[in-house]
Amino acid sequence: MSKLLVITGPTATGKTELGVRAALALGGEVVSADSMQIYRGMDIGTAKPTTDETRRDGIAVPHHMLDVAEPTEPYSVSRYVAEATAVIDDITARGKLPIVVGGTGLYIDALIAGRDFAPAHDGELLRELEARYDALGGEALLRELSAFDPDSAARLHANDKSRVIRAIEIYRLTGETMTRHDARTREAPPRHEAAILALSYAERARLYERIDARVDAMMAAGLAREVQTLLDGGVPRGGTAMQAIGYKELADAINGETDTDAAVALIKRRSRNYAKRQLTWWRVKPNVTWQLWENTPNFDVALRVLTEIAPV
RNA sequence: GCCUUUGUAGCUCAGUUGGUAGAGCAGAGGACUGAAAAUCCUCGUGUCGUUGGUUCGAUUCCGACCGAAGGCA
Repeated sequence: MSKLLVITGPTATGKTELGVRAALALGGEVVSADSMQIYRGMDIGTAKPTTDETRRDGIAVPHHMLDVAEPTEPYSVSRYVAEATAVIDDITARGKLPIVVGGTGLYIDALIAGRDFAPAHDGELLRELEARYDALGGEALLRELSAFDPDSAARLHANDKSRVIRAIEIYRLTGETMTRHDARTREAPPRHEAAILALSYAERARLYERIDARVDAMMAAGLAREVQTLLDGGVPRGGTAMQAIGYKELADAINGETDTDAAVALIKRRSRNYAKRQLTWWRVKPNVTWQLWENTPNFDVALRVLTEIAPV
């Protein structure tokens, strides 16, 4: 069980810079945990660390798990866990401290946990279940599910299409219910000993201001052009990469379905909504240390906290 | 200046043939294990512009006043 440090929290709270400083101070390397920064060509809208930002005082801090997939391909948690685990093992073997930096809570949890995933989607079965869901409705599928997995059926809401379908799919694919699978894999020991620092602002309004300002900065930096390039490159609008906030809205604008001003307003709103979900994810977890900024990030303070909680 | 329309939740608006009101969005809280920047759940009291009048009772009807939009001069 190797040791690692996690720096997380909602968007626009200073994770990137703190990660670089921590890596230099503690002899570490950064492992990104961001479901959209993994895609090549998606830089501005994902606030991907630039080469400028990854170096400090002339020293470059290695960053891993950036640009590891094409925006034309789907990506998933399980692939992230497999690839990031290999990276972390390598960093640890070289005697460095892996510092996981990112805002995708599921990826971080899954990375630390050490659980196995049920088999991947089967295209044909998935299409069949989706068609049934659309035709019969969620309640009907939930009743089907309750025949073999009543616990999952009770836990899930009929409107939560993807989870209802996934629960049925797991059973059909493996003969084991999602409930059984969850219980069994939960017993696996965690893969890593992690100290988690979550960043945010003391005032919610402050956080939202920073997010709005960041969206404006992204537009000024040419986000629309970046989206255009992706579309020109054949990135499908319904794909995983184009689910990213900032990209799907501008793709709609480029396509003439809305205007740019409306798209920008929507990007801001969704970024704020997303930040709130990120807060919820971490707030309910035990063993998370919070660093709340007043007006601007104070990296010296955060570094001190990190040093205290870092596993030795 | 006159005429018309309008003033209800942070915003956009419903509505009450007179018994103090409800949607969407925003916002808040939560869920989450192969799409997660995704997906989903829960939460709606606000001087119904102000002020008089009619009425057992007015946000609803009538008058005046104030604000907004449009039109005529």
